[in-house]
Amino acid sequence: MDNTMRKPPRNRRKMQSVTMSDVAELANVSPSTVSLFLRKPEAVSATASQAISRAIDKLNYVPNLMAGGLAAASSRAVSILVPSVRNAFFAETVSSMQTALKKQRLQLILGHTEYDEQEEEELVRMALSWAPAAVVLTGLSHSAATRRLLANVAIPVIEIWELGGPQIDTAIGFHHDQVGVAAAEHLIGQGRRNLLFLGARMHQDRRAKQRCDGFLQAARAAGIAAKVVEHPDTASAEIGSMLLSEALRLHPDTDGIACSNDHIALGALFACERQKIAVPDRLAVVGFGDLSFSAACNPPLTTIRPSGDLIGREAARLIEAHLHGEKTDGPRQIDTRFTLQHRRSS
Amino acid sequence: MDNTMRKPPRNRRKMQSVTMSDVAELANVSPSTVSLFLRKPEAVSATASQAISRAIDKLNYVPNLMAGGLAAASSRAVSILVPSVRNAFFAETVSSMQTALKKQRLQLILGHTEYDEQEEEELVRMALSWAPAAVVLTGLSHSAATRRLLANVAIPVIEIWELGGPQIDTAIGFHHDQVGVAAAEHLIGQGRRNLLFLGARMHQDRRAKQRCDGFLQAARAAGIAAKVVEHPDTASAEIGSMLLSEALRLHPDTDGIACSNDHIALGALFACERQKIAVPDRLAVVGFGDLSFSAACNPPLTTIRPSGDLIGREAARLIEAHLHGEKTDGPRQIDTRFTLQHRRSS
DNA sequence: TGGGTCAATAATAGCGCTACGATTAATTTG
DNA sequence: CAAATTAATCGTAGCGCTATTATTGACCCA
Repeated sequence: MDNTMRKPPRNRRKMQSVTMSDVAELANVSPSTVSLFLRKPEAVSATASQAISRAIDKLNYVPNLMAGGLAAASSRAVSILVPSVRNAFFAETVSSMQTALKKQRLQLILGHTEYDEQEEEELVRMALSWAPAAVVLTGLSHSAATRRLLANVAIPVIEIWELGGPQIDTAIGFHHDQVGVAAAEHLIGQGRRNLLFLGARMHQDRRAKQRCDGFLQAARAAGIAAKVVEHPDTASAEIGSMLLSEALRLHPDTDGIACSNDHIALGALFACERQKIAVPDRLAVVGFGDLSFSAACNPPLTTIRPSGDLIGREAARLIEAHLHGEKTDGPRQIDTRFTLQHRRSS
Repeated sequence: MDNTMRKPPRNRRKMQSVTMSDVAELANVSPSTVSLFLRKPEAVSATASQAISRAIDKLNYVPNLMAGGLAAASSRAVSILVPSVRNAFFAETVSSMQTALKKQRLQLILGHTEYDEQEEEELVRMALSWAPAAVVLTGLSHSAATRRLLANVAIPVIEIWELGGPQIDTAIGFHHDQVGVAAAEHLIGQGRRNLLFLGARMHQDRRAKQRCDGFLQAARAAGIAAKVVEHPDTASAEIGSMLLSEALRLHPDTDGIACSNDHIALGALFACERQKIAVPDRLAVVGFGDLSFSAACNPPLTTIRPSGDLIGREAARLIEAHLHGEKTDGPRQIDTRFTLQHRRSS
């Protein structure tokens, strides 16, 4: 008996059922070749390719992205941080982005900032620990620490849904103040002179505030002192109804209103109907968002339609380009614009 | 000069700026202790803890979750697959789940199946390659391969938003046919006898179909042959309006309708208003979803409210429990119920 | 006072994969 | 026909971390 150098029992580790080596063994090639096949199939001979894919099928092999990401120092994840996916605007962007990224086999890691910069900072930290292929944030306003965290990363940092402020890397969106301007100019063009803005949650939602500011400014430029009536909570039809009633109580001669979004506008229309206020004869209403109900309501709502899914697609396109090694030449800005849908409410 | 054994220059690798070893060095402890501190702070002495957290702050250290996940054979990611986050129901669940999981420092990886089992299968495969802490799917109907992929994983597999079929592991949701039953019984209780169901996308949305079926069955049980009018596209107010017009053309004596969801119901209300059909006097309307506008419209909509955010919270709770080592004793089922909100439309 | 216990820390051995250079085989060309 | 090129494949050395075992020192009590 050789009790010389008796080794203690090896310590056990957790493991994955089927690894790349298993595939390699079954396919009679080296693990390197399997890896190469998975990453650049065109660099592997037809015979080897065939053997490998057969082995993969047979073993039901699922590659371990953690191991791959660790070795390659970057993962196939894209982190996207939005205020909330409950908000139809961001849901649209997230959805279109996920669809576009799927083709690149990139996965979306989702985070909700709830309009809180502190929360966002924490989420950015968590996001970065995945070594993502890109980070997507909402808006241009972030904490100093967030900015610092993202300043020197080698991956694309994309800020969406806002344009017109200092940006970290690339921004994709539009100018919200211009939305307000467009709404005001439209109402003025329709002959309205007593303008009012109905806003929700504007202390938190910077972009709603910008739309409001643009509206006021354009009115002022036309010699009109537009009013504002607002509510601190999240936009909803219910709040829209309340706001409209309050607005008409405070400013009974109002003849044109713009709303921070279509939920508010819808609520305003409901209130008008209940109070027998003729829209648009007595009061013109303009919304923002062109949500699913906006063309169907009574009367159909004039609204400004942002391009939420274009934003997502453009972001995905940029990320893809970066992945394929295209140069990102300094801070870029993509204006996805918006369009005014003129319907019968104005 | 020792030119014996001249080594070729080591090949360079990509890297992370600050690693755990850097922290350990600065804090004058071993990397093991830093790792321990990060995972079980209570097992590390106060002095060491202090030194380590100081070092982490100073270096702005962000742990690499890929490395951690690889070593631990499981990641801090939870994969959630829903038809689409554009759908307010799933947005709600995703949102509440993300909020709950955030406390456990778990991240959500999102995928959209678009009601396609093949797509779902591919997404499950991608999801598993992250070695997630749990997988959440929508509904109980999946491809055979999906089922096979998930059958033997050691993590929780949670199916949400549907109950009443064969489940993989745990299901959290409610019985959609019971929703249909509740709607029918409510309308019958209100004295309606000429019932009709307005449905959208029912060939793809199994759960909408189940609600419809439950409705028809309950009507039949009461001796009523309820009608169905449907549209293949995604539910929207516009389609709701169209469907209502068509329904009344085909079945002019209808006096009670249930809708596959509140978008459809809202559109139906809009159409009624335009066509001067008195709701509820001439026609009672019941929706499903209790969406943000449902209490505010004219008349306020009677609807069945599912518990989308409870589903998300329960799922998060289960995942958390599993993470803390609690036993999952066989297939489980959590019925989150629904409630009928009786408002003036019926 | 000496073994036993416990708390705190450290050393070790991978997790599964990719990147890089090295090797071999196949093909071209002066 | 040898040298040079190209195509295909392989071997090696980690990526940054965790889990496990080993080690250290402090404290206890008979």
